[in-house]
Parts: sequence; structure tokens; C-alpha cells
Amino acid sequence: MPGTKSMKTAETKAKPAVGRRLTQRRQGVTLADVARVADVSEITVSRILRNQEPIAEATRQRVLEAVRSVGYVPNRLAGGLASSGSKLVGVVVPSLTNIVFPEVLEGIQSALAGTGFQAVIGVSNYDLGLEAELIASLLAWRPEAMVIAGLEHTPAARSMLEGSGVRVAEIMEIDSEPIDLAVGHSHRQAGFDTGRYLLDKGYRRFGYIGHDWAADRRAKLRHDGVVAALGEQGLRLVGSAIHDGPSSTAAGRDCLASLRLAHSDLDVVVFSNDDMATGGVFHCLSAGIVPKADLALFGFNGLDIGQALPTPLSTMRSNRFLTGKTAIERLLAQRDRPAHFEIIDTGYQILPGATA
Amino acid sequence: MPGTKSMKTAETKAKPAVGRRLTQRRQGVTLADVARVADVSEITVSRILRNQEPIAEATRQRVLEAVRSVGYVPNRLAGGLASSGSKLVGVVVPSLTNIVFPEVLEGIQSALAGTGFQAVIGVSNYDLGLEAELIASLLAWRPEAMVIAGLEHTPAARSMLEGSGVRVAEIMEIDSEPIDLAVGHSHRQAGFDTGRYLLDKGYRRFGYIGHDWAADRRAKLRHDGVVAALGEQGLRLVGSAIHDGPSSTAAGRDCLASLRLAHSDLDVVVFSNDDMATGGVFHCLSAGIVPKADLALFGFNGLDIGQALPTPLSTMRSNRFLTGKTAIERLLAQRDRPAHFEIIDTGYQILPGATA
DNA sequence: GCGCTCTATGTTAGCGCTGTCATAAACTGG
DNA sequence: CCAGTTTATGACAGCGCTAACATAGAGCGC
Repeated sequence: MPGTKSMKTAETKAKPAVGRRLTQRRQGVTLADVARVADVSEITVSRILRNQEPIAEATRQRVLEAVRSVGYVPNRLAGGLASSGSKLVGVVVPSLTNIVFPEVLEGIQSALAGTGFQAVIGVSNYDLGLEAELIASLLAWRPEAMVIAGLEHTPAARSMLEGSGVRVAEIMEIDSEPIDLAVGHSHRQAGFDTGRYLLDKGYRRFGYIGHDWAADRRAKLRHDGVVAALGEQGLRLVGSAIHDGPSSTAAGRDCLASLRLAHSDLDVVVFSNDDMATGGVFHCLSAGIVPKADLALFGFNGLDIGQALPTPLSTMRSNRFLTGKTAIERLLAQRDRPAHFEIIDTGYQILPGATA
Repeated sequence: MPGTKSMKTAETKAKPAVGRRLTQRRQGVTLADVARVADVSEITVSRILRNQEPIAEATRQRVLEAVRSVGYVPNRLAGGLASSGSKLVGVVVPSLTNIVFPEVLEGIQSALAGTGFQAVIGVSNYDLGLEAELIASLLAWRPEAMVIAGLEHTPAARSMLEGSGVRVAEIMEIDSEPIDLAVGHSHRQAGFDTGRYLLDKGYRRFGYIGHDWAADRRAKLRHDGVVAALGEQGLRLVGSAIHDGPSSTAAGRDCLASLRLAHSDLDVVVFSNDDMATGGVFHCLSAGIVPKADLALFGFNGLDIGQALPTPLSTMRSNRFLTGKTAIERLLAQRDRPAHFEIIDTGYQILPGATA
């Protein structure tokens, strides 16, 4: 190790001592090394690596060869700092175990592919306080855009997002006003349409099976929509069962079993989502109940699993992949936050299925 | 736009104008601003924000108040560059639609929670070339550790990882030698154990239903293990069906239908995973086949959905969450790459279920 | 060849932090 | 009460890169 502290005399700075990559510390090869090997200046290497014009073809080849030979990997921390452009997108989702969120992430990744942008992902666990912390630490990376699931945040989170100046997409929900951009669909309207659809089919005795509303407020919105549709006809839910915890197939199965015990005269049950509804179908299969003929079942999301069931689930398809993809595309298309917020409805479609 | 080409006269260079932040970019509050408000030096603010001793309580309060009042958000790009420590972990998974990967990510996130580390995630789409590119761009963020699903990489990817000096965990597979750390279980052994388990139960006429091996080489390892177990008894697969594409419930259902057409005399079918096997159960339900009594079915992964079926799936549980969590814990516990690689077996357990 | 344009490359000055060492007070204790 | 410590804070020099401007040639019309 050169430069020990005991040296006092002589020129301690006898030249930057740029003797190639000697021991190649854990840190290592920098632009300067490449520049030296290719015998050009650093900025030329930088330009070539960023495909900036104009560059002579011969120089480009020489530099790229040098890059290869020294095994240079750019340092984006330095690059981002120097250019104040991180090529990073911050993403916050409440969970990864509910498959809809990975699907949104796939959409995000697909829109990011080839753009040079990278996603930094945080999982909030349906906890708005944690969400706020995540937002703070993601903003510390100076992302060029943020994507957050949901429209509900702590005041602190909201003001950080507003104050950051970066573009923000709030996704999967458009039932209230976003900071900047909302992409998704109305859950209340989806619930309402579900109710109308089932009423039109002649169902009158509605049951509802749901899961933790505190965590999943979009599920509550859908529930409220169903209730509103019933209300228009002077009807109400005959009975309901709420699972205290995240949605799951097992929870749906158990809830339907207990709801049927309490209310044997239901003619349709609306579930908070397809996971729960699939569990409902399983209960029917076990208990010898024929879906639709004996009891209609309706889900939400349009997951593959529901459509692969022996009796495909009647449900509503939401467009998760499209939502993620659209959010990123919009955000990257216009990098400055617009004067007024925008809402993009990615819609939903009823999948008739065979259970309602 | 200032500086049009038609300008020819006058001093275009009206002074270097190095005076302070001139046009004042969109960027904003820095440490210096906080320092000014709190009337301390920047380094003091920095120390307080990183909980570095020693700091007088009064100063701390004053500074934190200043931070709040100006709405300061640290710039981690600058911090990382200055300290050459990014507090970032790079993660590469092949997919997010197969629920096992989000589950691993949950494990990773859980181990990261509270450490100040952040995950940057890339999805390789089962493409090793893309994986190599992702690794390169993740390394550009100078992560302090990398987690990659699988042990198979392009030579370029492998040498980048080796050369980077950062710790690397290759997860979900331990069937060959890792670069640094492998966390997961042996898929070949799992397949072998599956075969033995079913042979012990008296099954002899084995069918196999799988999906795209080119993409999912772990599925192939399990298949090979099953075949090896059969081989020990002088047996072979009676028939098999391979779905050309990713695993899904629908594919499993269709494959079982066609496999049964070709081979009506099977007594057990091993599926490449639970998604496929769940589809198999659905086919049975539709076709009036009684699982186990008429035909045994066996999956892999131990997904919740399989256990919630009317006839819980006989399968093998792999510990995805634990795998992700363990990988991160190990990586963060020792930051220097050890001299020799290490392998941690997170194991698997047979879930007897009711289909075999 | 003279001015003029291009094209290709270089020089300089930071980006916003933190490591390192230096320094100023505030305490010891004999 | 003064050297010796401890505690609290600051000055300064980069980290590795890029924006902005500067410059050296090459090519060109006349």
C-alpha cells in the first residue's frame, strides 16, 4: 500500500500514481483507466459509452476494446450525481404475495425494458407508515419517476411526493384525486357494475365474502359499489363474511362454508377477489353444491386460476399488466409534472364464466 | 431556446458565470442548505443524519428541526459515491408471474427491512443473455451484494460477478458449484425423493407432465431425479407430456387430458410443479377421475392453492421465503467474499396431501 | 490560401456527499 | 493550573463521472 502515514518528506503526491489496475482493489476500474488504455480523454470514453455524437468509428472501436480488456463497469452513482439523472424509477407496492402486484411489476418491467431505466422496489406490507418511509428512502435515490399503488398515503408521504418534483403515478385505483397521474380503474364502479350485472341476471339474495378492509381499501370500494347497486333496487346484502387477514383460497373456502351455515337461502355470493372466489368454488366442489345452479359465485380480477377451474369463474378482469406498463410509459413520455393531474382508466371487463 | 444559430455578433461568452447555482435546476435542498439553517457545518448535519457519534443533543435537535423545516431528502447517489457504499442489493429473478419468485422476494425484503438496504430488482424472463445485461446494469449501481436465481449464467455474467468482488448469492438451486454462496435445495434430489416416495407407495406406472425445460432448468433436474429413482427399480416413465411454454394451471389440465388419452393405464402422474398439478386436479374433477383412487397426482412447491383444493395436493414444499431471507442474512453478515464457496440447504418436505 | 464550417476531442469545474485529519472546548487529576 | 484526555465540531479533498465550453484539424468554396 503506497502512501503510508510515516512518510513526511518528499513529494507525497509524486503524481497520481496511476499505475494501471495493479492489485485491483474491490473497487476498481474507472473511466480514467479505460481512457489511459485507449489513449483518449475520459470524456471521450464517457461519450462513447453513452452513444453521444460525434465520435470517430476508429476511436469508438479502440475504446470499446479497452473497456472490454480492463473489464470496466460504469459507476452509475457517479454518473447520476454528475448528470442529476439517475435512470431509476421508484416503485412501492403493498405486497408481493397477492399475484396482482407482481403482474403490475411485470408491466412496469416490460415498459422499462430497453429504456436503460431500472426499478427500485419497496414493499409496504399494506402499512401506510412504512409506505411513507419507503417513499422517503426511494426519493433519496433521486428517481426520475415514482409509481405507487393506491391513492391513500400519509400526509407526510403525500407532501414528500409533491415536493420532490418528480413525476408520480398512483396506480390501480382512480376513485379519488391523484397527485399527478392515476392509472387504473374505479373499484367502486366495478363493484357497482358487478351488482347490476348480477341483478340483471335475476339474482336477488346476495351474500358477500371479503377480507381485511383495513389493508385492502380497494376491496372495500368494490363492496360499497355492490351495495350501492343493490340499494338502487331497494335490496341489501342478505349476509356477509369477512376474513380477518389477507385474501386466500383457503379463506374463501372457509368463509363460504360458514356463510352458508348462517344463510342457506342465498342465490349469489360476491367475493372480494378471485382468490377468495376460487376458494368458494372449492367449497362447492367439496360440499356437492353446483355453482350457478345451486349458488352463483362472482369474483374479481380475472386471474388465470379462476378461468382454469372446472367451472370457470364468473368475474371481472382488471388489467394489471397494462396498468403498470401504461403508468411507466406515460411517466417517461413526459418528464415534467403537468400543471393538472391526469387520470387514465385501464378499465375492466366482465368474464361471464360459468359460476353466475 | 437561447443560443440560436443565427447569432453571430456580440460576446457569446459573456463570462464563465461560475457564480453559484445559476439557473437553479429543478434540483433542490442540499446538506448545505440544512447546515446554513441550523448554523453548523455540513459534516455535522451528515453525522447526525447517519447517527454518528459524538453529537451534542442540542445540536442534534436543532439540525433535525432544520431538516424538517427545509424538507431535506438526502441524496444517496452522492452519499454512495463519497463513501463507496451504496446500501443497495441487486436481485435478478427470471419471472414474477410464477408466484415462487415473489415469495423469494418477500423473503429478501423481510431480511432487508430495517437494515437501510434497498433492493434493485431485474427480471430476466428466463433469458440468460438478458440476465447478463441485467447483472451488468445492476453492478453499475455498485450494490453491496447480489442475489441471482439459479446457478446457470453466461460466461460473461459469471466473470462480471466474480470480478465485481461483491458478495453473490445464487439461490433456489444447489445442484452445482456457486460463485460464492448458494442457498436453496437440490432439485435433482427432490425429484429423486419424489420418485422413491411414490415407488414406496406402490405406484409403478408413472407419467410425467412438465413445461418448458429450456426456461426452467430446475424443473428438468427434478424430472431427471424422478427418472433416476425409477431407473433404480428398473422402471421408466410410461409416458409424458411437455407443455411448450411457462407452467400454468390451464396447461396442466390440458396436458393431463392428452396424456390420459395416450396412456389410459397410468397409476401416477408427477407434475413439474403445483400449478401444473392443480390443473391436473381440475381435469380429474371435470372428467370424473377420483384423485389417488383412480390416478395419483404429485406436484412440487407446496403452494397454498394446492393445499386448499377439495383434495389437497400431494406435493413437496420448498422454502422460498426462507431461501430469500437466508441469502440476504448471510450476505449482509459477512461482507467480504470468503475464500471458498458455501452452500446452504433450505430443504424441502413432503406434503402427503390426498392425491397420492 | 482565407475565412468558414464541421467534426472530433479535450479542459475545467463541479454534482452532493463523506473520510480524514485538525481543532476548539470542556473536562480530568495530581 | 497545566498537560492529557475526552467530546464536539469544522476544513478540505476527493468519490467517478458529466455538462459546458474550448480547441484542434479537416474539408470546402472561391
